[in-house]
Amino acid sequence: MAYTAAMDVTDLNLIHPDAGSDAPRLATLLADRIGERIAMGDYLPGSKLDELELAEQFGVSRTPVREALIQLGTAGVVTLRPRRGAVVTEVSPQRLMEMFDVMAELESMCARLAARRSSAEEREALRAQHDACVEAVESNDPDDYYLRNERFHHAIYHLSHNDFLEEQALALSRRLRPYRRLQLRVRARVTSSFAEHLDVVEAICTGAEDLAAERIRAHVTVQGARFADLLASLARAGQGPAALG
Amino acid sequence: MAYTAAMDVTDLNLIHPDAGSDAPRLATLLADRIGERIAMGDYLPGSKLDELELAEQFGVSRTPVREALIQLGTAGVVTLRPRRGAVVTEVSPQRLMEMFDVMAELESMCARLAARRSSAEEREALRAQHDACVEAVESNDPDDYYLRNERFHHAIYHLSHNDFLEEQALALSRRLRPYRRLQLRVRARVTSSFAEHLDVVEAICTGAEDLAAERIRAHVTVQGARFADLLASLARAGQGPAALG
DNA sequence: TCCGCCATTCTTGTATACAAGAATTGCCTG
DNA sequence: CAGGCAATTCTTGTATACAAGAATGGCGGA
Repeated sequence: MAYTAAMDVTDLNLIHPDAGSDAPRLATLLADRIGERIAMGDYLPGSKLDELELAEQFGVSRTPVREALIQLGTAGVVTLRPRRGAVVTEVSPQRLMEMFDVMAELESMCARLAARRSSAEEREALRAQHDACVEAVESNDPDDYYLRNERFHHAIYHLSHNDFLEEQALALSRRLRPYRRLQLRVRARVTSSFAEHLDVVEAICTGAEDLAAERIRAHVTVQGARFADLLASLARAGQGPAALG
Repeated sequence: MAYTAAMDVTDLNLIHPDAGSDAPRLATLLADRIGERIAMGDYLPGSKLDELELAEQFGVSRTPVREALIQLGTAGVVTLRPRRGAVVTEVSPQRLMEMFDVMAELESMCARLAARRSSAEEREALRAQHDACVEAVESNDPDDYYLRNERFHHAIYHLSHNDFLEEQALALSRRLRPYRRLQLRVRARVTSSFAEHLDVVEAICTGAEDLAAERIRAHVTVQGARFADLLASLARAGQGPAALG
């Protein structure tokens, strides 16, 4: 799964066990679309995904829908309850923090390797990615900033020059996507995020691997006041406590 | 997926998207068994997994076999080539090293958290797990040692008290299982592995988190002479270069 | 003899059928 | 009126059927 600067953001949601995706199975296409709906909040955590209903919506039989749900289930996006159907996985605040901690560790590793391995051209490209965020910051558009921010983070994964690490980081990033977006809705978070990015860029570009690793870890980890912020965002987004499980 | 000391080793290969596994689907059981065969080297990397053949072997229809292969595919154990069948995922030496690097990072995080968070009883239990390996070392039985070694590593994941991290580490451990086994076949590796384990236990039990993290990282990472050893093991196990892809 | 093309066979992908377990509703009882 | 039991309905899990694409083998030509 090679990264390119022109890569469309919609690519980032893909669930692909397939090798060559020229003629993918219906199940894979469906997994992408259902996963997209979940990421966009169309299906809230805990809500049931009815096979027949989805089959009718997409105009296919139950078989590929089932296979799609199994893919999403193995990826952790939905939870398969044997003989009781699939539901969107509910993520407790506790678990969310755990996931962010692991994300921080992976990104930290990426940043360290990026500082150690990236070429001068790659570092310039990274700086360009960062600069591209400035517009979104000035217009204070969290959604636009989220997209550019995402590309920036993914660029760092890529600069690790460890393809497997990049894949793992992308996969986790995908699962955390809805929540990372929420985080940016907190007042002034966009501005502080942007400032933190700059520090990361500086560390990577000067080859300061320890610094780069620590800075991005601090940037990603949900700690202190940011935990309370996240809780508040979750409560608002879920329209009630049920969504938290 | 709660860990218990009495947990049977056969549990360690499970591919479980299911919530409660009291009445699992056939597909999940099949995924476990097929995954076990792959881990044990019954199916070599690159070899094809025929749906009908597997169905007949297990006395079921193609449907649950297909679903099992999809689960294994999403987990990365097999590669699904659309309309061309499933094959055991081929891992190049390059990629294998990348995977071990990520495994080292995750285990390092586990060990650090274990040193920080584990209780006195838990530390005692970990030491007991380590002591249990001594028999296998003395009899120099790599396969037996592998099993106890695996339990030891998984115990550390559990002591991290980060369930998500534990799951991720277990999943990657599963993918690396066949190769970790191979590594132990190298002369004297069992002995050195055991010695390294002891150092890790000491660090965790004294709460030396940095030391614990570094020691287990060094233990897991494939570096220096061990890379050549691994290459040699791969070549022998694969009965030729084709198995490496 | 070797390469390439076509027909055949086989395998996978999707749809449908059927069975078994879960959820629901209504009724009966306390 | 509430709680629990039972029959019904619905959903999932597995098996089978069918169609379309891939692999294979044989034939013909260079």
